[in-house]
Amino acid sequence: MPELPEVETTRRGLIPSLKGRKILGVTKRRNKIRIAIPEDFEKRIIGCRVLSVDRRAKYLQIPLDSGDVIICHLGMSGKFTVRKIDSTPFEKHDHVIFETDRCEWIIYNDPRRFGLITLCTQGELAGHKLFKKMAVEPLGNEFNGAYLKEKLKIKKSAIKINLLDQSVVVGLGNIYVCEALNIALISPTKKASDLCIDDVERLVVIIRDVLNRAIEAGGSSLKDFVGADGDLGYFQHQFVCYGREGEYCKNPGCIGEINRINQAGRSTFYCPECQK
DNA sequence: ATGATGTCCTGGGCGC
DNA sequence: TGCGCCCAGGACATCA
Repeated sequence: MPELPEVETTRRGLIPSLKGRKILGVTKRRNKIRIAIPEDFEKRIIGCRVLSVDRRAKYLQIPLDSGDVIICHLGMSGKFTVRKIDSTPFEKHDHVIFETDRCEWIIYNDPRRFGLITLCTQGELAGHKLFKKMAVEPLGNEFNGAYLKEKLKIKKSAIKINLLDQSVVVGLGNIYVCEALNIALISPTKKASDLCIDDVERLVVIIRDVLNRAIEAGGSSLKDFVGADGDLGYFQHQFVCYGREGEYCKNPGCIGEINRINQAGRSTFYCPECQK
């Protein structure tokens, strides 16, 4: 369940091992994760130099000096680890391994195989079907009260559903949406178009704050999340709401307790006492 | 068009 | 101790 903060943490962790490095080898240990890995994947990557490690929404984009871009999504259990090349055997769910001129292995491991790794050219990137319909980044200047209010204006569905919709705003997943709505004192079931401008303005500020704090904490939404540098990132960040069914609400002055409901097949955690 | 539901996948937790 | 069941969830497909 890596959301934007975990992907950003992974990106930052991968930069020292990938940026400017030459890829000397690629091993596919299966042909498909969630979607097929291109057949010519190894051929197109080996011998190339990595220009940078970028992020768009929950995707990593790794441009190469050949003009190709590696696209990677972590799904819900995907992670990268980096280690010096040695004789330690690969693990069961190590699906793709990159070898660099720094004598390192960059290993993509994903037990639940909800992630993906693919390739396109730099020219195809902007119009790529994975990115074409994506909305703005939540940490960018374009994500503001006026923007979000306009997006929600015609939405008859619940605010929570809309915050998860990547065509409204990208990068948010179940955890940070629950957290932000709790802190913003907004009910997840409230009809999106019914939010007043004050609610929306407050929500935008809180979403940014929650994401920024999670990035600072080094990614925290999965208890066995391993940062790209190989360091274990335990729950350094205390969730106020997510996963706390039956416990007290942490909002100042609130005496309610956290409930769990189901929205669109997903668990929503919230406090019915203070989230209106 | 929009919205609701089903699908992919495995490991972990739980009840019996 | 072990088996079966259910749940977690991002994004896309497929229905109404």
